[in-house]
Amino acid sequence: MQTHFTIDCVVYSFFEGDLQVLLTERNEYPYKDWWALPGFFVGNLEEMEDAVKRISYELTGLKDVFMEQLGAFAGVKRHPQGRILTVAYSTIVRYDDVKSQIKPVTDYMRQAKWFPVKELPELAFDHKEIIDKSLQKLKSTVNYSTAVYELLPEKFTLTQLQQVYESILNKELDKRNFRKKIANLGFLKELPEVQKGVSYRAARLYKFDKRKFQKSFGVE
Amino acid sequence: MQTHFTIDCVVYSFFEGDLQVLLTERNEYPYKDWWALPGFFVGNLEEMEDAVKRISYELTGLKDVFMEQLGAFAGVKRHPQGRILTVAYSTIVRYDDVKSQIKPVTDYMRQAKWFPVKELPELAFDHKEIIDKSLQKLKSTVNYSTAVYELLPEKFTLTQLQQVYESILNKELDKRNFRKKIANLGFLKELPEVQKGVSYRAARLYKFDKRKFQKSFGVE
DNA sequence: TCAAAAGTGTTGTGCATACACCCATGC
DNA sequence: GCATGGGTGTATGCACAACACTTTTGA
Repeated sequence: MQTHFTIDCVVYSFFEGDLQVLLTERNEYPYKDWWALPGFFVGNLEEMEDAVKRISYELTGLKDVFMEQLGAFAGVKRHPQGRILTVAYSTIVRYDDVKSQIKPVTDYMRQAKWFPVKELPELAFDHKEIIDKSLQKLKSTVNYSTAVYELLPEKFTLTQLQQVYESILNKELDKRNFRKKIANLGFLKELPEVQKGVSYRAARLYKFDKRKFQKSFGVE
Repeated sequence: MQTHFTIDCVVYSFFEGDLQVLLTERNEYPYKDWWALPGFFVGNLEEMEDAVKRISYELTGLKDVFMEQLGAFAGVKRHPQGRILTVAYSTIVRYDDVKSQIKPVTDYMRQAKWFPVKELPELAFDHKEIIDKSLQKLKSTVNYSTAVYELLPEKFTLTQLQQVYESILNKELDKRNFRKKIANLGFLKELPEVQKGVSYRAARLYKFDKRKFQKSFGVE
């Protein structure tokens, strides 16, 4: 058989202390006026990875770094107009770089907006299920992937890093134990700089050292 | 766009001390005479999970137990006649139940045959890549899934269990440490029976206790 | 009695957890 | 000087790795 074939992106970012997901407000039937994952049809000769890049680029103006396929969703009833197979991917963009640039570029959607994963609106299609699965995967791989570092600016404090872990794992972590663990991993490079513009003791800044990461996990 | 849409199954079994994969010999172009994963087109109103069940049933006469989606493969060039999107699944059948029943049921393939994963022939399409990815996933989840027990007969010895682990992880394990670990997990029920028909000391038989497994990992 | 595999304990190491106080800074 | 978050150490338990010998059985 033949089927329509789309890509849906779970685009993550991190700001205001929360893990956030980018959603679009649909301007077309079905599910007109509902919030949905940004998704598009894939071009005839377009590789899926390129389609994901294109979609996050068109929506955010940025090149994505982290990209992971989540799986195919093809329930016969997932789309009211007949089966449409979608392949879900997750991507991550740095909020600092993208802040003021989020805007929809097609007529299919009215606006794009970040939502904290803790407070998602009701979603079109099976997109809630897709996000749940994506979060579950993110959670289970958080220790072995670069995702947390893609979510942070290039230079970050240990407290920021801990906040990212906490919002992905959805639980609080002990500060001392967390720092011990991170120090053990040895992926971070301590910078000779500290935070600026805070009205309390400025925190040390760190940088992710990708080479050391790859040494630990075997280059992939 | 629209695309053709198939399911490919990585069907595992375990015998002769090795993890084995079921392959079919193609009788049609493209890749006529090549070995390939058993795969079929999905029916218009057929759910993917049902298609997987149907395929493993048609090839082995058995109902599969373990089933896991691996992901979508949709490279523009993966099929010489234009893009065909395939969703790969892995399934497991018990060799004891299936031994003498493997036979192809369509004209598209000449025969079905088990191959040890250590000695695969050259494969059609991107099926090597699919198997590699599936093995990698099996490896990384072996401790948290029921897969190993689906690969064994209902009653099994600890040595058999260890062999399954070893062939999935592709490395040798220490007997004492392995047994300690398994005992700790607490999923196994010791039976009042021992092995029969061996010319050396008969080993104790065990059974997998699914309820205890689910208690440990939270029912899913 | 021999061959083959079954079965069994101890020790060291590293990692996760629990837990509370002083320090530096800007205002 | 005070409010705010930054930064630090120790003790315990558990999972994992290394390592070798005795026991049981059938032939």
